[in-house]
Amino acid sequence: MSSSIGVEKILRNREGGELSQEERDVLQGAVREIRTLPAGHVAVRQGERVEHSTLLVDGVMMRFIDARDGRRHVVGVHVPGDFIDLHAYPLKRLDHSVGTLTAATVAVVPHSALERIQVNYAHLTHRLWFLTMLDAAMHRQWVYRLSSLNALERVAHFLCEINARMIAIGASDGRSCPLPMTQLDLGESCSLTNVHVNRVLRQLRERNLCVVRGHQAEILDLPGLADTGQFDPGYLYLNPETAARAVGQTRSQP
Amino acid sequence: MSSSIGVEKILRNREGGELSQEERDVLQGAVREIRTLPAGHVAVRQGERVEHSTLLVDGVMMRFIDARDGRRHVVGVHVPGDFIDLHAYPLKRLDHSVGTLTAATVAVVPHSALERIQVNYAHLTHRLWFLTMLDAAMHRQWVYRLSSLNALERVAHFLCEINARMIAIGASDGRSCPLPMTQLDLGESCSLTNVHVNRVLRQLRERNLCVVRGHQAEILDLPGLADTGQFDPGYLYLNPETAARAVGQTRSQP
DNA sequence: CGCTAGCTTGATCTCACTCAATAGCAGTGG
DNA sequence: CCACTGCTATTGAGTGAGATCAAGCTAGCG
Repeated sequence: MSSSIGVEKILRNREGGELSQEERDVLQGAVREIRTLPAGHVAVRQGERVEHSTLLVDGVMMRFIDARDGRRHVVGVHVPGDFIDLHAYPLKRLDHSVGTLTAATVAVVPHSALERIQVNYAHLTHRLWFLTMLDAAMHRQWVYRLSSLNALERVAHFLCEINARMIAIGASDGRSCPLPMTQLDLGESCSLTNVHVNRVLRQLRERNLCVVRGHQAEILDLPGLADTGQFDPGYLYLNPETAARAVGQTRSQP
Repeated sequence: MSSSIGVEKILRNREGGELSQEERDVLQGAVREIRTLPAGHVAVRQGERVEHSTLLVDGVMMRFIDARDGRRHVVGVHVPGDFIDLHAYPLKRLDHSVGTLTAATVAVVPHSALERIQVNYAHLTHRLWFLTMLDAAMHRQWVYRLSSLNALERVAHFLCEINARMIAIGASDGRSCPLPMTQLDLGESCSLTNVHVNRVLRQLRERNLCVVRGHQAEILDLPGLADTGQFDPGYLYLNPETAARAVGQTRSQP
């Protein structure tokens, strides 16, 4: 089996330290299968019972809830290293759907293997629990974002979050960040229409904060963008150095 | 020590079954201290490191995030039986504040005791993890509520959620539900101004769905209210009978 | 009895939505 | 090679839900 299945990105640059080599090996051993999914694919449908959880190795995925009027509302976005539906291990049934934005590679971990981990590896279990709590913290920030911020601020905040998470896994250098989603997807994530997302992106461009083009975000002024989005990366529980990079500071303030 | 410290309400009427008597005893034994808090008290401040978690025994509490403009945004509400900040056990530092709405009684559980539970009681640990995932599921629904629903629907949805959770712990009969919060608090929970909450409550009254008065919600038409709020209790992971009661059905549909 | 917190109602304003039209661009097939 | 199709991006004009501002009202309480 390959030694590089995405396990190495788990918890990278987070508070509380990295996993030990043994723990990574244990996780790796828990993987039953590697699967590739096409873009726009629904992996788990709302209400489904599942007996395994999915670790995202490559690509971008999201969680969404379908509204009565047929609209889709994104409640979370996932980047490589995220254990997307680890919460299905305690929950067993999902209250939302999970799908791909891009083509994706995932590692499938059966819950039976997680049970064995839970019995035998207390620290690893504690860190996996932490992982699921990271998602909850992001959910809370999304609630806050929707409650408190206007359209421009919301998009800025969203871009800062994605960029911070991409920095943590080494996929962004803080100036150029992958953003493999359409303006419609962006709207579904920030609760805006695609039309308004377009206007907001123009504003960000005009203010020399950020240029979104193709599937890439060019961040011209990260401190400015973070300020616009009132972005404080505390909720991502990054280690101090990474948190500083996430708001465009190379050195911490005195 | 008293045998009734709120432990008996934990996970009551949820999917996955009740805790065993032994598990309840173990949890009870983990309680270091019972504390009473006045209304309007901030128990944990955003960013604080904590070494213990808090089980709500009596009263109503909430989690909130302070915005730059000084406004407060509620990201979660808690009723007795909720292990409010159990997520602090893996996270150690909270990304939001926790406070009381009413006077409250809480049981304090040190993380060292939770560590012992995690090593020795796999099933109980799994259920505690489940408990934290319930909060995450509620967060997701709040994101959805803010994204998808208008003011009337949002308030209706919120009332249905509180009512369902009160039903689960035996504090509501489905027609009369405690709602110990002002219209301002309600607004901070649904992202509306107190003025608009007031107008919305009038509409609910005029439609004979619900009358909110004092610190009590009189629900006149629970199926109607649930329909208005597009409320589907699936995300609360209640057992089937309780879920049916939460939307005003005494019998399940064929 | 006066004070304060919470509730109620009215008038006006604004941000983001809706509807609509156009342009660009990739893929597909004749 | 071009016509055709479908998806994404862009811009304009009009609309509306909920915010804001302002003023009374009510009730509990020292």
